[in-house]
Amino acid sequence: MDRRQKKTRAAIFSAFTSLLAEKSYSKITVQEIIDSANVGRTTFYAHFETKDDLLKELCEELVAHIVSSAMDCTLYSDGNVPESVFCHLLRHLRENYNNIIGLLSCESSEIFLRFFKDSLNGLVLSQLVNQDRKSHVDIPQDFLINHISGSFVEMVLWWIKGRMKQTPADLDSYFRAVIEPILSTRETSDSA
Amino acid sequence: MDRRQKKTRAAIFSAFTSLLAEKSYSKITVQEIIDSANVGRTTFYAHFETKDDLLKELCEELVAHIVSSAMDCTLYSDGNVPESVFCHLLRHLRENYNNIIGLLSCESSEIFLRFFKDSLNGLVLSQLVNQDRKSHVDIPQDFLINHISGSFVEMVLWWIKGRMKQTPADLDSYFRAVIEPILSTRETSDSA
DNA sequence: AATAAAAGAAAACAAAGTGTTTTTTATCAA
DNA sequence: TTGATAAAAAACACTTTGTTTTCTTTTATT
Repeated sequence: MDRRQKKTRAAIFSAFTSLLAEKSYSKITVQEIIDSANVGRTTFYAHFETKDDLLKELCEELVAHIVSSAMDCTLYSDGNVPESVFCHLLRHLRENYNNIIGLLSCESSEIFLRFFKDSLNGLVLSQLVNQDRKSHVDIPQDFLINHISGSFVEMVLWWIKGRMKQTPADLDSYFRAVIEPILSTRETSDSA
Repeated sequence: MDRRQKKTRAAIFSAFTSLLAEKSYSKITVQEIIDSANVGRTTFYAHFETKDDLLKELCEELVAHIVSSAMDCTLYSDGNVPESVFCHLLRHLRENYNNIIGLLSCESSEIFLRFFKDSLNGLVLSQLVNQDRKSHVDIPQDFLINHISGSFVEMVLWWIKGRMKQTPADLDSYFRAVIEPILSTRETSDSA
């Protein structure tokens, strides 16, 4: 890819991210983005079909970055429980806060977190399989996966809205406290 | 309120709801709403400041209806556990499906469910207090409340996206299975 | 350094949508 | 009936979008 293209793309992403920190997605215009990024109108539309497309690509890039890093970290997991992954995700979210502050502010966070949850489903599934958890007798596996990634995302939303007062480690321990009791209530056939 | 006003307001709500069943909120124009509702442009703006305002009012009306009905039902709760309330909410959601099908479809469901979650927080809090649950030693109460209403909302989202295959009773039992273990892990001082 | 190819800038454009104003007509409640 | 209120219709200024055209700059390659 051409240097100019990379520069333009980065400038647009950066401008967009800054704008998202100020106002909600729906109130941002393409004009504001290109003014802030210092690129021409034609240039913007050469890179992105629409504003929606820009948002989608930004979300995908960020989520891929965060989740893939968490995926890697599960490789090291020495038979340990999944808390490491969740803590890892939280730390990553906080570290990248400055980059993604916009997406994590007000209304717009919903959009990002929806992408995030979709990626999380895969991560949670692999965690469950990795740990060889017997699936709960009464609860369908897809319900369980949705419950775990769904409540993780809701926790992140709550965390952000509360201005991230808790540390990732605190949150991780709370989260484990509400999730592990369900996982340990497994089929009694092998624990008796 | 004038009969004409009531009629107009109802026509706009109805048209808007139908349109939401077809396409996402952001793609609906005021022109489409007034064409579908058979009201003049001026009339629309006499009733609602903007399209966002219309959405907000619709969400508020629906959520108030559903949640207040659940609030009432807790009055009868004869010392029983909160499952009755959640099951009640689920049944209500399904019964009103035809009225609110639009808000519960695709992207737009997010918007509705965010309103829903806010109202739910109050309901969950009153449930916890009602039941006189000792608060968990390790988990802050607001974390717990957010976890419960958050995962309820995520469950509803999952339910809707999966075309509501499960019965409210099924879902209620799954939900209790993932929530009650947390609540029963209460302060050991009074169970020992 | 010279050059062809690619990328970007600037300006103008049609089309669509928003929210307001003005005028006229219909409906309500008393 | 009558004054007051609500709604309709049409025109409006304005904003935003996405495209087109023309021209300039930057890049990689020779």
